[in-house]
Amino acid sequence: MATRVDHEERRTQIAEALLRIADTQGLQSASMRAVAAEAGVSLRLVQYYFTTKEALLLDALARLQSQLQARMNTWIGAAGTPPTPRSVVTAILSCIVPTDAESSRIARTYNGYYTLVLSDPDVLEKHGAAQPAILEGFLAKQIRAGQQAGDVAADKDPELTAAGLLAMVNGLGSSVLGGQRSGEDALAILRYYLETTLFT
Amino acid sequence: MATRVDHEERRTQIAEALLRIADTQGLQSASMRAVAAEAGVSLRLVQYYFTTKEALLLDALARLQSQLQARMNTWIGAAGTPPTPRSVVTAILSCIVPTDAESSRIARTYNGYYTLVLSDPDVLEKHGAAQPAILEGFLAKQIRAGQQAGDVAADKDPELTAAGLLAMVNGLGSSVLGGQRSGEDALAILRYYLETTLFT
DNA sequence: CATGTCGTGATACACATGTATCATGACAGT
DNA sequence: ACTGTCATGATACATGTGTATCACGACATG
Repeated sequence: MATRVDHEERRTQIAEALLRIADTQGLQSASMRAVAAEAGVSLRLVQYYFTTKEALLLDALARLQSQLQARMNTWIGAAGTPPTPRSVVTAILSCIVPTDAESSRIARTYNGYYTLVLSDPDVLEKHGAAQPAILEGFLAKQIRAGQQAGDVAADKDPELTAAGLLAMVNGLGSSVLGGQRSGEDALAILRYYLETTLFT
Repeated sequence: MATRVDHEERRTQIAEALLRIADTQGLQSASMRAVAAEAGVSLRLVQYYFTTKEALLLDALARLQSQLQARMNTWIGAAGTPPTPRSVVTAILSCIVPTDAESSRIARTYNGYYTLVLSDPDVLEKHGAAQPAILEGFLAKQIRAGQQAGDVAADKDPELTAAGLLAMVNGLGSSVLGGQRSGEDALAILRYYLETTLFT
């Protein structure tokens, strides 16, 4: 029954099953057995292709990061050609807010991983995890470019502003996931801030 | 061995043990047995005074909310006499950011409950949970008062501004707990926003 | 003094979890 | 054709979980 098989394909199938469970039932419900069932394979196969649960979680996290990266690139591209600093900043921040199914899924799942890291900080180290800092730096650079282009108020500190805005979209995302407000409301709050305090 | 006993005292002792575990090891580690051990009582007693784990969690959450409320009142009082809208707004937002042991504890534990609610939204309903909305309304009212006092730029929308700022301190708190930056850095970012975009 | 309720302990139950072990069929290389 | 590695299944094991049950001593109330 078992010929040679494409390992990467199987790993993708299983990791995607985990991400699907993390979206619909939360990351804490993603047990090895649940992932196996969702992927339509036996428990043994999940072990076979990932050995340990931690390995599976880390692999799925890497895929999640790729997906967010791809989403950001798409949104930046769709925000206008050629992209201006202003449109890029708006796109980056907007595409994080959970307004559609994909962003909700990503936000939910990231939150699960965040909780995981809080309870076991070692996981973070086994993973090139400086990602939020990188994003923050990129955003700061865009803000600085916006200042030179005259789109952004010149007296703003790019680093502090970038950090504050990213924290805000993070917090807005949490409030949406928690059911406190809709994604559209969150987006309106973000846009209001950008228009009244950042852009000229 | 067992005389009549003060139920409320025992319940406090046990609920505080849960909050202590939630702080040091995360809410997901607060099993009935762990709470019993931390409180120095037997597993049976935890069941006796709280019947079910959900009841224990809800009771501890109510206590946590009281503690945050008390902290806010203290900070508001310490921010200046008489309190001005400006000092109240600053105090409310600042006291949420995890800069000392108590705020870190509260932020960590609230985050645990947040995760809990995400995975099981029913718990939220068994609990008068409109608390974040109330806080937001109060903050908006203070901002409006600040506008009338001339402390706050008159063209700001109080509701949108309050929502954005609360989301930001939330996000800043997450980044501090996640080890991305220090509490002081987070506070500096908040203060920068208040000075440059809110207060006149 | 009797009796029933209160406070407490020990322990059992049923279940879920991550991981490990054993077995077995299929195919590749010699 | 033989042999060993690959892919897969079934199942076992140890542990942790929330909850339930049984037992028993202490005290208040009649």
